[in-house]
Amino acid sequence: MLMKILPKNFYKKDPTIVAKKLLGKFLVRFLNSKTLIGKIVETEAYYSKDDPAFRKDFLSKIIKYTLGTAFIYMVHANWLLNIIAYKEIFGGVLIRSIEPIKGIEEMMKNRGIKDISKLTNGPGKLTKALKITKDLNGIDVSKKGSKLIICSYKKENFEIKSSHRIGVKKDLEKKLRFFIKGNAFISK
DNA sequence: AGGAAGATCTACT
DNA sequence: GTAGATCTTCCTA
Repeated sequence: MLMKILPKNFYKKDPTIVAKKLLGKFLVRFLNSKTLIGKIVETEAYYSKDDPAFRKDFLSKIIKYTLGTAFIYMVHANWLLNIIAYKEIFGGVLIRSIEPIKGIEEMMKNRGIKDISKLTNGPGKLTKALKITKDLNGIDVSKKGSKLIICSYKKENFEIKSSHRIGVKKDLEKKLRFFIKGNAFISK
């Protein structure tokens, strides 16, 4: 497969723009000798300012991260994967679900289930399937050689739908969740 | 020690 | 589809 790593300046934009542009891109995880790949099909944008869903105690942490690095944290017994993105306002993009492309059996093993439709259709599920934990916190997904990278593959045509974010107690008026219309691996 | 957190699973109507 | 229990780490005291 011919894939190109997304460069650092890909993330130097408003998180909403980055969230939309990440749809259809490939999340690649190098695990031991195996390569696990999933296509990003659902994302959410978060801001560190004027965003009620953003946890204030996170700011002191993520401010240390640079563009295009992974910010991973635990919520309700699940690791959630964010990519740092910002232009003027500091923010990030939460990867909510991916479509399994390669290494599917390995993902099933990591998840302990055989049903592919439930393998990676949720933020906590995909981290488990790809064995993403705190160990990878701060990893640079725009750098060659990282154990976790994000690539572009080929151009695809799809329609982007948006909605309010999921699970947040207080959301903004703006719709900050984006997903590929009709994809079977969207979380509920 | 206690509470909170951007979730998931299971078991129902 | 909704409802409720329970999952694990981190922060505050």
